[in-house]
Order: sequence, then C-alpha cells, then structure tokens
Amino acid sequence: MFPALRDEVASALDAALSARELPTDDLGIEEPPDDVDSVLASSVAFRLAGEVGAAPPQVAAELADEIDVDELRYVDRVETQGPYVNFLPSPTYYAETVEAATADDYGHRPDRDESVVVEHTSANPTGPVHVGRARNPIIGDAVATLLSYAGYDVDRHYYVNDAGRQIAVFTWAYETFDEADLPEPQREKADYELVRYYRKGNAFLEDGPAAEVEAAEAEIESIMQGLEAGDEDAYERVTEVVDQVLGGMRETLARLPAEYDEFVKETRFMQDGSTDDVVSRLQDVDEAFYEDGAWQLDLSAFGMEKPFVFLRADGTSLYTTRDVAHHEWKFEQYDRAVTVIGEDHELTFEELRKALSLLGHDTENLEQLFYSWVNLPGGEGMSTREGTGIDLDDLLDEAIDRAREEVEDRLDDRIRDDDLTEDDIERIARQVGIGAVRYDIVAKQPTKAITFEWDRALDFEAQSAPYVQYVHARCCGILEEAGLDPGNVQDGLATTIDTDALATDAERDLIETIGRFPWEIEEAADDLEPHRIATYTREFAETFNAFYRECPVLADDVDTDTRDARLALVAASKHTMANALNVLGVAPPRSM
RNA sequence: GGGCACGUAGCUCAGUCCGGAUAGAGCGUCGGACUUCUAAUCCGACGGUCGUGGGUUCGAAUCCCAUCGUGCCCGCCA
Repeated sequence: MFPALRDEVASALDAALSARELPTDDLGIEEPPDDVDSVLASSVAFRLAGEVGAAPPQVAAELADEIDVDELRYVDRVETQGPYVNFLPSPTYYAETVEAATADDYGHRPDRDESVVVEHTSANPTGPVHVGRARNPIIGDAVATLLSYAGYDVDRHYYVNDAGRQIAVFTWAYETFDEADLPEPQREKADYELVRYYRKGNAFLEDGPAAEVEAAEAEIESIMQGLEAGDEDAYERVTEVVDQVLGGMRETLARLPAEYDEFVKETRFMQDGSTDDVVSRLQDVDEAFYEDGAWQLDLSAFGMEKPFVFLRADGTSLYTTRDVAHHEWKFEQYDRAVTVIGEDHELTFEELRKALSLLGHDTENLEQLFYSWVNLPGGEGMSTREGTGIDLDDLLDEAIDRAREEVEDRLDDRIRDDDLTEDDIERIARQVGIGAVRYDIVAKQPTKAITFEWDRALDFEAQSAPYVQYVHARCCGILEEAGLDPGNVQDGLATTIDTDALATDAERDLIETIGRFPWEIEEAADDLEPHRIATYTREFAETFNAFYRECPVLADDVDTDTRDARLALVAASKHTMANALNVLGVAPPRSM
C-alpha cells in the first residue's frame, strides 16, 4: 500500500512543480519523524527557496495549494509545517491497507519475471559448522527469502569446495591414519568423526618427520593432479570424504533451518572440461602472461597490483579459476547471481569479477554480500583446522536449553489458562531458542564485526527474537479467543470492515506501520539488506504493543463494528509479523 | 607499506547508500503498571562533543579531504 501512496505523492509533487516550471529532479520525499501527523513529507521547498525568491515556508504553502487532493486516492490532506509539505493519508488508504493485509501472503510483491541464484554458506566440507561460519547461512537464507518476497524467482545454492588442496589433505589423512589413534569425537556425527583425521593430518604436515611429510605431500599432489585430470578414481576417493562430512554439516544447517535447492560441486567444472576451457580463453586475453611457469592475469589496469594466478606451474587450476567456470554456468541459467561471502574473500571475489569481465561477461548482475568475521573474546578466530571455535550444534543446543528453562520459569506466572503441554514447551523452546540466535545475527549489518559471547548471543530480553515473536503470539491469542483459526483467519472475519471505526492514534499508527511493510521488502531487497526487516519488526512490535495496551478488541464494552474492525487489524498484524519473521527465518509462535 | 570495512549513550545496536523537523531503541541504573485479549509486555527518569580536525551546504551522524583507533586482506591456499 505504501508504495502506491508514495507513487501518488511523487506524481502529485512532480505535477505541482512542473505547473510552476520548477525542477523536478529531486522531490525531497521523506518519512517524517514520529510526532508528525503525516506519513510522507517533502523538503523540496528548501531547495527551491532561492530559485523562487521566497522563504521556504512560503514556497511550501504555495506547493501545497497547487495540489488538488480531490484528484488523489490515497491522500486526504496536504498541509505545511514550516518548510515541510506533509501528506496525510485518506480513509481509502487505511481501508485498502487493512484489506490487503488480511491476506496471509501480505508483503509479497508482484512477480518480476527475473531469476536470481543466491549462493550462500559454501563452507568447505572439512568439519562441523562453527559459529563463525553460521553468519553465512543465516544472512544468506534471509536474503534469498527476501528476494523471493520481492518477486524474484530464487534458487539457493551451496557451492561445495571438493577440489582444493585442503580436501586433498583431508583425503590423504582419512586414508592414512587409524581411528584408534584419534581422540573421541565430540558428537556421533560424520562431520565430527571425520574432522579428527583432518586435524591430525594438518598437524602431521606441520611437525611430522621430514621424510614422511614429503611422502605425504607427494600423495596429496597426486590426488590434486588426479582431480585436475578428471580422473574417476581420485574423484571417488575425495567424494568418500566430502559426502560424509557434508552430510553431517547439512544436518546441522537443517536445524536453523537452512535448506538448499542445489549443492554444486567444484569438481563438476573440472570433469566437464569447463575449467580447462576457461584457462585457455584466459590465456588468450591481452592481460594474460606466463611467468615462473604459471599463467597469470595482470590486473594493474584495474588498480589491482597483485597478479591473479589462474594456472599453477604444475598445471593445476586454482579455486578462483574454477569459480570463473562456475559463474559462467550460473549465468547460463539465471539473470542475477548473489553471493554471500566472508570479507576475507573480498580480493578473490574482485579477481573473479575481473576475470569474468575480461572474458566478455557483464558482471553487473553479479552481486556479493560481504560479512565480517565472528571472533571469540580475546580476538581469537574460529578455525576448523585448529579446532578453535564454537560449534553451531552446541550453540543451538544451549539456546534451546536456556529457552526451555525460561518457558518453565514462566509457567506459574501465566495468566492465560491454555495449559501448555510438554510438546508446546518443547516447540516454544525451539522456536525461541533458535529464533534468538538467528535474529541476533540477522539484525546486525553484516559489515560489523561480531565478538561471540554466550550471554549476549542468548539474551532473550533486549531487542531480541522473543520480543517480536511475542507480538505474533499475542495476535494469535486474540484471534483464538475470538473463535478464529490463526492459520486461516479470513473465513472468520466480518465480510465488511469499517476502518473508520479505527480512529485512535494507536490504531492509525498501526495501520500506517502495516502499510509500510511491502515498501520495506522492496527497499531491503534492492539493497540486499535483510537487517532492515529486523529493524522493521521492532518498530512494528512497539506500534502493536501500544495498540494492544490502548485498544481492547474483545472486551464487553466494545461495539460490534469496532470489534470487527479491530479483529481485522489484529489479523493484518499477524500476517505482517508472520511474514516479516518468515523473511528473517525466525519462527512465528502461536503461543509463548 | 597498500587496499577494503568499521568507529553513534557505560554496554549492544538502528539511522549513513539517497544530507533536512528536538540523533532513536534495547540492556544496565532508578521509579512506576498484572481482579484486564498472555507482564517474554508497557510507562517514566537518568544517559550522546555521532572517533578527531578541516571543508562543501540555507542545513552534515549522513557528502568530500585529512587524521587516529580496530578488524579483514595483500599465497602458484580456500
């Protein structure tokens, strides 16, 4: 609804300025502070004051006069407050907003007929997913859902690095060491069991006997050569390790939940010859040169001093070379490609982009979303190889445990006599616990570095998931109390809603906030900023809680029209919050 | 040394892209509100030279320059 209002205001302003032959390049449309009555305003009068030769407030007044609100559907009044032109919404705007939000898919934007692949997580299959890596699927999943709400046709990919040196090391270690010599696994799960070989292998290469290390290096080299040559045997040896570890990682990611449409293996682009093809085409570009036995790209014309090596002296390709082939494959199938990736890959990603561009690709439709590292207190990093870091499984277990304690502590204080069952308690603990972890991460700008601290990550107070989830539970509670099914409210709502009955400030504010949701989706999707939806859920929760406090829905002294209208507003609120939470990947609880 | 990012209240963060109305939340501290559709809620108080210094502008947390601090990167690893 808000997008329509905004369009209308823009064209009305444009027309008013044109009528007076004033520039229309910057309409100065903005959202006014909370204590101003309007929902949209323009500060254009500031800029025009010089040109018109009058003070800004006078210019604003003249512009307001120029606009005929009778011709506008969603604007009721145009008022000025000093230099600002304020637009107040019409009854039609309020009515249509409530109407639109009673549909349970509220917030979805029209189909754009544009496909986009969101690649996220893509953690190397070397061991259990730790909290440092968890930022990726949480942001990535939210971005994918956000784009889907914004009308794009979205696929989610996990790119499996099954071809690098680390995987060759892992394969060699898996085949070499005896399980009896390994420590007990931290969990009975393939990723925890196998990572022991990986860690032992890396430690051995670092300070094992020189001769044995040399032999091991030769074996590792032969695995890499085998993969490069598309050798079936090498592929099978690596796959034996990769598939087991990845299986364990997928189980953990599924707990978030993060699901993928496709797991794309790096070796695929070696076996099908596309990496070789990329190499030969790169060798032909003007920027390519051969030095010290390796093929490289001179990117200094792009301000990048470091040459990009795309073929090693031993003839094997590098990660980024294979990623070029991978991205050419993506562009054959999708209009856009978005990659969620750690900031440590920023330079590599830029090399990828330049290489693609030198091969004649338009890289405008390749976008990336960088997130900063998650460190442990004291500045220590998280490393699978060294075994430092907090495993995501442990974090989720702890989150659920703490949430369950919280639910149980609150049982005695509950006013509502809905008799939570054991299943309910378990459900709430899971929704709140995992929701809190996701919300804590998705609500922050990805570029900000995070230091992991248990108490902070699992704080259920603050501006956290339970705070916004509670609004959803409150909505469901009211709907159920009124005899409606929260899962399908439309059947139970009155057929005609008199939104004029929703006249208090609290009700108006709530409708206005609901109306902004589709706009927030569009804006957040355009900028790939899911954290804005988290900010929105907080603002929405505050607005709803004010309504909850001031506007009883089911009390005896509420007349039927008001009750019906408020019930519709609660249903609209429920859909808004449920869908906003859905974008964030946070579960919307029916009760808490 | 070079590149990129970040710096807003004691703490954790919105707001910065696209400059506009007294810079917003939460936590913490202090004081209030459950015979009421669930108090995981709400109301109030206290708390900020928006890292620092210049510049542009009618107007700067927001744009530009410089500078300091922190993180990440600068490998024929991924």
